[in-house]
This record gives sequence, C-alpha cells and structure tokens, in this order.
Amino acid sequence: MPNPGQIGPREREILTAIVETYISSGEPVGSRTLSRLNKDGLSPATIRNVMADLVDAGFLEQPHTSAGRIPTAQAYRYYVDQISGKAILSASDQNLISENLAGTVDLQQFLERTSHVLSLVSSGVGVAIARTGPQNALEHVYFSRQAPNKVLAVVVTKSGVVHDRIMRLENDLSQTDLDTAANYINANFRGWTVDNVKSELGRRIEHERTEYDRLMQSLRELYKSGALTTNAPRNVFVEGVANLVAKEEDRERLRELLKTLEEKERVAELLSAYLDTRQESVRVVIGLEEAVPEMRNFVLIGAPARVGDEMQGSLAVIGPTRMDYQHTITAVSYIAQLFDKLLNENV
Amino acid sequence: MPNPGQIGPREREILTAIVETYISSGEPVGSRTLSRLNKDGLSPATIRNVMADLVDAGFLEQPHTSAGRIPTAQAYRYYVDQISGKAILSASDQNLISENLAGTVDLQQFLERTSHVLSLVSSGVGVAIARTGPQNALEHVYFSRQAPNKVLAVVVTKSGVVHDRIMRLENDLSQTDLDTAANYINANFRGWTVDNVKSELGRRIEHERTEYDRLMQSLRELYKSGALTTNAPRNVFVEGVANLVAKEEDRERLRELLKTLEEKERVAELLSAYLDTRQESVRVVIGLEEAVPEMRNFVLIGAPARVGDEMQGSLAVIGPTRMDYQHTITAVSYIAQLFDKLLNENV
DNA sequence: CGTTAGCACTCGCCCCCTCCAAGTGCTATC
DNA sequence: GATAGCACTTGGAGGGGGCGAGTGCTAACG
Repeated sequence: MPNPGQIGPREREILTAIVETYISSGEPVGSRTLSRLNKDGLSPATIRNVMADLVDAGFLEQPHTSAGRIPTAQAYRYYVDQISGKAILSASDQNLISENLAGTVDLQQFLERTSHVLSLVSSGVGVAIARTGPQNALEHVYFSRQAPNKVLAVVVTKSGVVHDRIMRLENDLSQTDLDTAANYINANFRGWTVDNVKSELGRRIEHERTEYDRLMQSLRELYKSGALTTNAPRNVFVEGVANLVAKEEDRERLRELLKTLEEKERVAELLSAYLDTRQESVRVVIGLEEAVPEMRNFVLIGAPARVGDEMQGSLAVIGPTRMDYQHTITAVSYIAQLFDKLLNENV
Repeated sequence: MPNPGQIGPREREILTAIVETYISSGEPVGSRTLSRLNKDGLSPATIRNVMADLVDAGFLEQPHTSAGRIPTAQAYRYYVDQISGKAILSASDQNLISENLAGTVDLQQFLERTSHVLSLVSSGVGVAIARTGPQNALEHVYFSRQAPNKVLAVVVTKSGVVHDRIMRLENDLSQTDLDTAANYINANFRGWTVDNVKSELGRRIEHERTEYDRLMQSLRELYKSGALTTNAPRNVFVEGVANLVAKEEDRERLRELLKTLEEKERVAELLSAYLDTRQESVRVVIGLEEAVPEMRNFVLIGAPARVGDEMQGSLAVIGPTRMDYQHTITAVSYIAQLFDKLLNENV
C-alpha cells in the first residue's frame, strides 16, 4: 500500500461503481455483481484484487469475511469530490422548486417552504435558517400601550424581519411618552445594528443624569424592560423528518435523532459550525457523528446565504450517506442562490 | 348478554384492573396475573368467567385463543369516563410546567413552550394552536417604505399578535402618504375585526369616487396589494414526535404518522374537528383512526382556550392508547387554564 | 347458585439445527 | 497482469420441537 490517497483510473472507476451500487441497493457489493454491471467486462477475480487494494487504502470495508464490501466515509468523500459540479438541475426538480416557492410573501414563509422543498427533493430532512439576531440594522421601532404598565414593542430591521414583544413596565408610560421615545430612537439610530443601539442607549441613559428629563426617564423605563431585546429567533425550519424513519434502522438512534432535530438551536449550531461564507457554494460534510453521535451514517449538504460578506442564513439537507448526491447537491446549490437573491433584495 | 353497556361493580373493578395492567405492561392480561394482583383474592377461574362476559359485552378481545385479553376502544372509553376528574396535579408536574413557562414574553413563545411541556409530561406529542386569523380585533397598523414600490405592513391585533408582510405596490407611495393612510385606518377602525376593516375599507374606496383625493388613492393602492391580508398563521406547534418512535411498532405507519404531523394544517383541522367551546374542559377522543387512519392506537386529549364564547386556541396531546390518562388529562386541563388566562389577559 | 379446583387443549414464541447462497482468498494457468 | 478454479467462511432463511401462558369446560364445594 504505497500512497493511500493516490489511486489509479481503474481503481477510481471501480470505487465509483461500488459507491453507486451500494447507494442504490443498500447491500454490500460483491465482485460478481460488479463484474456483471461493469461494461468493461472485468472478471470477478480481477475486481477482487482491486477491492483488496481499496480495502488497504481505507476506502472499503467488509461487514464480515464472507460478505461484499461497503464504502467507508473516505470513499464517500472521494466520490463526492469526483462528481461535484457535474450535474444540472433536472426539469422536474426545477418545477417542484418553483411551484413550491411561488408567491412567497415573507422571509419566514420562504424558510418554511424551502425546508419543505429540500426534504422533498432529497431523501433526508430539509433545514432552512435565517439569522435575525441583534446584528441586524434597525429600521424602525414602535411602542404601543396595551394596558397600564403593559407595552407592545415592535422592532423592524432592514432585512424586513419584525420582532414583537410584550413588556411589563415598572412605571406606567403614556402613549405620548412612548411616541416621543420611539421618535427619539428612530431619529437617532436608524441604520445602526440593534446591538449597537442597545449599548449606546444604555450609555446615554447612564450619562444623562437629568432625572427630571421626561424623555430620558421614558427611555430608561423602556430600556430596563428590555424593549430592544429582540426575542429568540424562531427562524429555524426543519422539515421532512418522516423521511428518516426509512433511513435509520436502529430504533433507539432514530429516537435520539428526532429529538435532536427538534432542538432547533442545536440544528442551528450544527449548520453554523460547518458552513462559512468563505466556501464557494455547497459543502458536503461526511462524518457527522463527530459532532452528533446519533448522526452516524448521515451527511450534511449545505450552503450559506450571505449579504455582503456576512452569513445571514443557511440551508441544508441532512440525509443518509446513501443518497443521490449529485441530485441533492444541485438542488441545494440552486435554492441557495434563490435564498441569496431574496436576502439581498431586502437590504 | 343483556345490556352491553351495563356492567356490575365486580365487572367494573376487573375491567379497570385489566386496562391499567395492560397500559403498564403492554401485554395481553391473563386471568392468573389478574388474580395475583387483585387484593380481593378472586380465583383465576372466577375472573375467567367475568372476562368471558366482558368479551361478549365488547370490552375485551383476544389476539388469539390462548392469549390473554386486551382492552377494546370501548374499554378505554369506559375507563376514561370512570377516572375523569379524580386526579390532582403532581408536584413534579407542577414544577415542570411552571419552570418551562416562566418568563414567556409572547404568544408564539407560549405556544412553543406549551407544546414542548405537553410532550414532556405525556408520552405523546404536544400540540398548541392559536387562531390568529382575520377575526381578531385591530389594534394598530403601520406602514414603512422600504424601497421604491416596496412597503412593509405591520398589523397588530388586540390579542398582541403581530402580522408583518412585505408588499409590492404598483405605484410608489411616499412615507408621508403611508403615514397618512395608517393614521386614517387607525383612527377609523381601531377595535374592528380585521375582516370587517377590510370589507369596509373596500366599500369606502369603491364609493369615494374622488380620484384626486390623495388619501383615497393611497388607500386604494395599499388595499390592492393586500395590506390587510394577515399572512397564513404560523401558530401551530407540534413537539415531541420522537416519543412516537417507541410507541408505534409498525414502521410504515410511523412514517405516515410523522408525515401527517408535519402538515400543520391537518393537525389544526383535527383539533378543531374534535374540540369545541361547549365542552366543559378536557376531552378525550378514542378512535382517532376514523379521521386519520395512521392514528390507529392513538388518542387525543385536548382542550379549547376561549375568549368570551369564541375558541381562540386549543391544545392537545396525541399519544398512544396505552398512556397514563389520569396524569395527562390533569396536565392538559391545568395548562388549558393557563392558556385561557393568557388569552384573556391580552384582550 | 356463585365460586373454585382440576385438567386437557391450544397457540405463539424461542431456541436450535441445518442448509444454502453469496462471497472471499489463494493458487495455478494463460 | 488478468482469469479460472476451488476450498472455505459466514449470515440468513427455513423447519421442527419444547415450553409457558392461558383458555374453556366440568365437577365439586360452601
């Protein structure tokens, strides 16, 4: 076994055939099967020799002595690198996608439909995320007095996302006071990131010691109640978990997996751990079990969506290692472009 | 077999014991097991006689001749009617619930956490729904010009729910025009239901033929673009599907079930089909397979939340027939009260 | 007359065994 | 280097046999 990474053209061809056969059949691939399938008419014996080499090189493994071979993570990695960038979107996928995304009116709806479509075109779950944190630029705030001591705060960001929040104040404020405060914030801070607005506002409140200034008092009251604390983003959409039932044999692991996928924050972390803006477009992560043990035998195919240089969203398919990579990669790539476009339109 | 619905106290006791044993063990209950368990010390033979009667009356059935008996839907129905209203919430549940719901700031968050808690206290999935349709009373609208021909509309209803929507106009409007329009709507229609506002606005636009009236023109523009079309409610929360993996043996049916639960509209329909405001509080629906075939062996335990006489929300547990009814019913009932309170506070 | 003990009978399940198909590694041959 | 042949390995399918749990029926008992 010389250089384990280097393999010749014949080895490559056979490896590719093994991976593809295993993906479609799900059963260990034997030399006879492969010989029958391969048009070059190599005999089983020859193939066996090659297979033995590939086992040595770490691309294949045997469940047990007398069974066929199955691809290792390394083989999938190699396979994906081979095929990447080769496919074009099929017409039926194209239709499916445009049908599902037609008439999308807001970001959340886009995310929901996107995750749904992703689960449809792949055999895994679709994930779509938008970052709507306090790094977004402020467009407008608005306060409405609902009842004594109770105020509804609406924060609109440049990207068109709306955060609403009902707050309880320690001291009541009139609607006029609220309007004055909102006007002040809008006039002074439009275009700042929400985070910056918060800290600067905190600083000003601290500095201005004029206790009897009505405006400052209102602002202090609102600040204390967390008027600008944009609420936890509900912008993680996960769809298609039903697909996993057929893909994960082990009952207990299936349960764990579903549980994990229900924890939206964990899913969001997973994506942001593996996707970043420097990558060209779609990234295929094989060996997910390092981050999430119950995701053994699953891969992530994802792409970021950016505004300028910042990642403002991401989408992905989490599916079985045995999946149609070409198909899925192409679809993810295409939808990622749509996502990019949508986000950049809204700025 | 005289009156199949009527059974004596001994039969009742034995039936209850069978149901409870089956719920906890999951295996057909035999006469010997029951005799050992029953403190009254009835012999297996006696119990067998009673069991035979219960089979005739439709409460029990045998998987096969030499197996024990399992309860029918009728038996569960009877059992639930027997125990209803008997339990009080355990301290640990009480803690679990208040911990999870503490610090809830808005309706969506409440729904999300509620569905989560419901899935935790039961062995099924938790569902929480709020109706945020156009029947809600208008509190305030606000329009913000984002770009030429592009306007963000925010509609706040009395119940504290915010609808946001990005619209494209045919003809551009200035922010001043938008403010004037918003002021007009707020001044004239606060407190109306969104539906009524829409139709009345349509009427006024139609009537006022003063083409050169700037305000009317703005309103017409906004109306055409659907400014008051509150977007599809994203207020159906379903959590805890991982619980089902252990409860549904049949692989294919599990897949169907998960798929159904992902279709939020279907879940919403299911709840509204079985829950209505006239019922006292919690309702237990046995025999769900009539509405949803893949829900064979599942029950729904749900309750409506109302504002005045109208149902504005609902919550439920969808779990296996073999569940701790008393426990779950109590929890659902308790959380439903909290939900009711929350909704009525916000009016 | 309701309750109980005894008994023969029925089944599903588990375990074990065998057989078989698929595949392998090795060696000799082309 | 490629191929054919061959002995060997191994998991899985298929086929009883034994076992335990449970039943229905009948006869006896308080």
